[in-house]
Amino acid sequence: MDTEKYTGILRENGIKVTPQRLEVLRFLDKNRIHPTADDIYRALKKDNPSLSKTTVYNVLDILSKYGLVEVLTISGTESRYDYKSTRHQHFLCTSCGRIVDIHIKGLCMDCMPEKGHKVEEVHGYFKGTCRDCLKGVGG
Amino acid sequence: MDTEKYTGILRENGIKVTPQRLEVLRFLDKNRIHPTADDIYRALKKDNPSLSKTTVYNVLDILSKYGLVEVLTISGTESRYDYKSTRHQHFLCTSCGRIVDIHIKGLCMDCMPEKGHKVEEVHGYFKGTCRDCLKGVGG
DNA sequence: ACCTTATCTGTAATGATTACAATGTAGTAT
DNA sequence: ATACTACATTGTAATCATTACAGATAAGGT
Repeated sequence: MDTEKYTGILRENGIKVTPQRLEVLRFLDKNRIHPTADDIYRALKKDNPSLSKTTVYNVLDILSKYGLVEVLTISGTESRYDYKSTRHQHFLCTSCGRIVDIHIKGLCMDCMPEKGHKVEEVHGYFKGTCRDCLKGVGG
Repeated sequence: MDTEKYTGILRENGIKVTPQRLEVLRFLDKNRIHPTADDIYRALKKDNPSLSKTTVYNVLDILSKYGLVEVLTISGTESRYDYKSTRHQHFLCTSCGRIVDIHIKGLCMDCMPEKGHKVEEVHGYFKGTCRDCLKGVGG
């Protein structure tokens, strides 16, 4: 189940390999749905009933510290997590609550170092109504 | 104390005028520091000891619904509020925790309607180390 | 001044996240 | 293989922002 892939990613970053870390990383890679910590917890608990929610938070914390996952705070009430791959931006549908990926070419990041601040992360957050909700398909 | 200004703004938007709404709106206009709800509550409670924090939340809720204030979720743990004036972006210093305004000209917003989504809000969120912290001045 | 309706207040509940102490586990040296 | 050490995991309890709710209060129209 691709275990070598995720083992390699963790090792390359100097993160000790544990089954829980592998599972969280694999879940985020396979499910690009910007899940909450609780989403991840409930999904992984099916195959690992002894999993603790604290562990999920701990794992997400270390993965984000090493830049393997991105923490999204777009929705306000809870954090969402995203496997970090190619650069993309996020769009929150205020109707169905989903976050969808969008790709913007015009977003110029290199005009950044304004006023001497050192920019380490760039997030483009957009809100509105997604295509499906506009069509009346709903969430 | 500029009461007419804020009374006018509320009236123009069809929002019933109350002392609490005037105070919150005035505070946000005069203090462009992206305060939390609790910051606002503590500041206004000095002159109005009977103020309730629920009222602060209610007022912020209605002001944001009418587009008079912007809700920032950049810092994750708590919402921050910003008087809505000229378009600008936000930069969170991960060292001192402050949010500072930045102005980006290259940020192309009109290349937006991608894949049929209807974009209603655009937020540019940037993280890094602010000028003061880089200089060792600290927060 | 009265009435209706919306607002304000304070307390209690909720829900996400964090703190912490005890248990378990991986890797290493003996 | 055994013991050691350090770190990870677990579960419970605490924290903190936010929301729900019910009673008191105030605003605008008659």
